[in-house]
Amino acid sequence: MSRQLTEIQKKILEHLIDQIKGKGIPPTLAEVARHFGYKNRATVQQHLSAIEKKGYIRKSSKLSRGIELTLEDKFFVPRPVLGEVAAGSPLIIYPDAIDTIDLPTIVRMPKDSFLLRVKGDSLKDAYIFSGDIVIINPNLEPRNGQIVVAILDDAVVVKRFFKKKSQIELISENPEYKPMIIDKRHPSFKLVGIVVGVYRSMEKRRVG
Amino acid sequence: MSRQLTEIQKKILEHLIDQIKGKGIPPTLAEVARHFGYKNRATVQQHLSAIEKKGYIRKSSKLSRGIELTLEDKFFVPRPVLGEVAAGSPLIIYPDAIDTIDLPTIVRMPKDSFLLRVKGDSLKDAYIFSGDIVIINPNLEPRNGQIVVAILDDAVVVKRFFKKKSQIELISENPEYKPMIIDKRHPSFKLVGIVVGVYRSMEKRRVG
DNA sequence: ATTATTACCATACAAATGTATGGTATTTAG
DNA sequence: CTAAATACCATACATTTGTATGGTAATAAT
Repeated sequence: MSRQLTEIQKKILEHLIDQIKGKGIPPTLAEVARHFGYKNRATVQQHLSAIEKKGYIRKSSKLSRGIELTLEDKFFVPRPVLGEVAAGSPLIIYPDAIDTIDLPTIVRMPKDSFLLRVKGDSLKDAYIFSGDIVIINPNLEPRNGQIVVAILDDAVVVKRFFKKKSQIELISENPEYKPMIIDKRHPSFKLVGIVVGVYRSMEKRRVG
Repeated sequence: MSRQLTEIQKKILEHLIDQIKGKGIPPTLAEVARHFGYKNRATVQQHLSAIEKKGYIRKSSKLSRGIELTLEDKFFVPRPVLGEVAAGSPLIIYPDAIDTIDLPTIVRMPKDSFLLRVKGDSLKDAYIFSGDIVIINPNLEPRNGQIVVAILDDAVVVKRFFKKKSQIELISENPEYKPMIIDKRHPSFKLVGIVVGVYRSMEKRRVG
């Protein structure tokens, strides 16, 4: 039995993963049909059977939204790491082939946030170490005191954010570095996002 | 309008959170009824209306499994912290009134794991600091090299685990502490669980 | 030429689901 | 005492959902 998915089956599977991993709940047949513009649930039904026969999903029969992914190996979900941060260096975003780490099922991303891997010891004063994964939310307004990732003159800064009248102060955890004070409309200042958390896997991983 | 939940409503809400955050998908009325031993969906239906009226959930009407939590302020979910670990001290498990932290939606617990807050600097050699949250999975067989939380002679140890023939070696990250070697059937040895991850919130929290 | 696979459609149906309504018993508040 | 809120039960019903069956058209395989 071939495990090879057809183009359409692949698209449907991707949509299932998107919904289950991203939105949190598996779609119904009708919802998938609507998403792909099918006039009929039966079409989806048949595609799902095909995908199931090829081993990519499992269906808890008769239960609504009973689609399970068989990909994930119970405790770890592959999540893309979009790039690397190292204070002082340019922000590296992997262009296409994204690196992935296995995040415990534990760690689920809200729709709009993403992961960056920390490189180097430049953040150790914030107790963030090389190899740690920082969770970045790009859609939140930074509040005073939050740690943000920003790009200033093509280099990454990871500092605590303080907004004053027309200026922004970026303060390092390490008191030896003095605060950076920049104008709100500084042309080369770009806020990447807010560091909402740090995650470190305790698994020993084959590190390149 | 009182936002105060009754005991039963609280239990149902907790079950909803457990299912949604832990299992990933919201339950149906029938499933909740079954879980609580109700003979009738309508009972659950009425409790959900009450809980919704008090503002804790939202229901996408007519949709199956359409229960959404409104608690989480979009990005944070309250999760119980079961206790505190500080290597060398007894394991403190908060008896009843559990402490809670706001975990980003990001951080979802697998069904059987729990959180402990690290106290003191005893784990700093493993780059785990006071205030960090460790994610413990009690249901995994420890593999060699994993960091485990265990209780030995009434004190907590947090060390790397290595199983030899009939002995267990517990090795500290800090090489100054020499390995503990104990018999597999040591009477006062109890494995609490495996540290599967560390999470640190970057929010400044009002710390007691 | 025939068969199998893929990709759709339509229709039908039982079971599951959310919702509505009415009822009873107990507790709480005025 | 009365009214309101709480915690259950039963029944009813329109939709939704998963599933089954049959059909059409296009393509690929034998």
